[in-house]
Amino acid sequence: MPELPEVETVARGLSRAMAGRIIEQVTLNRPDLRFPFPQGFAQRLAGAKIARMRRRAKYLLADLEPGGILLMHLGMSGRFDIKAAGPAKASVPADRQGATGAPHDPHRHVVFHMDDGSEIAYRDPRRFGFMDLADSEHEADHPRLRGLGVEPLGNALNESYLSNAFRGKQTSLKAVLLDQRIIAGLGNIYVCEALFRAGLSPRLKAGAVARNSTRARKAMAGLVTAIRDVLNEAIAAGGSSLRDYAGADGTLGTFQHGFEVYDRTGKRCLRPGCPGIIKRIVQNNRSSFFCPKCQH
DNA sequence: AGTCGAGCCTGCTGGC
DNA sequence: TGCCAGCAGGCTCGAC
Repeated sequence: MPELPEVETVARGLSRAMAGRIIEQVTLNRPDLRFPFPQGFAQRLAGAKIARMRRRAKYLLADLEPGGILLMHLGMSGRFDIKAAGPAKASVPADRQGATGAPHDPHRHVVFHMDDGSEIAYRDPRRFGFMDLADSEHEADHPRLRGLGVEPLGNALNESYLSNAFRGKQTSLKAVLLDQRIIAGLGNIYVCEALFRAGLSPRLKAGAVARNSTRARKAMAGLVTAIRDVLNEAIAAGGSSLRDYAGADGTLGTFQHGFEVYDRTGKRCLRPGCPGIIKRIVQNNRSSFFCPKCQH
């Protein structure tokens, strides 16, 4: 359930651990995650060098040399555990590791064995994550990447883009902001937080905020700012650590302490002087948290 | 075409 | 204490 700030944090952690190194071997402990691994997945990765690790929306992309892209999505509960190279590893034969007391972890689905002796393991209890391979030259045509909207931290997200995207839509602001075809990378937490900062109700119809009035334009500009601010602050804090999420190096993000509405049902609104109580409603089968007093 | 609900999985929490 | 319903950061598919 990592959203953009968490995926960005993981990408940076994985970059430190994997970029410039060669994958010696890949162990697959099951044939699928959410989807089956592509044909020859492990074989095609073995021997490849990871030139660069980056993020697109909530996807992790590893550029391989001599070619190809390893595409990974963390789903709801995916995370990476990095085990640095160390002398202890070599001294314990593989067939004795069980006897040394290391508990078997049924959720370590994929292990990347790097040429420096380190191991990067992918854990995902709920298995909503997935991995795939893409062609370097046709990245934008990959079924998972094709159709993704703009990056919320890029210049493409601005008032006029959002106005065009929202115009005429009968759907709620909440649903439209979660739509990855419009803005790619926002999830439930940061949409709730951004709407709070912008003072906009999640129940507003998107089309109503895209009208050509001074008030609507001001709301739209405020929303763009709120989205950028909340994401940037979350990235700076290393993401939000809830339940299953941790950064790739095992460190925990701290932005969950900065939530103003998410998971704060029944608590006081944090806006100074506001007597509002945070409310939870369900929209499109997802929880929305907001302050009825200051979000209109 | 746009919108909504169900489903994929496992694990944790809160209420009885 | 124990059990079970409800809920979880995402995404896709099918039905209207």
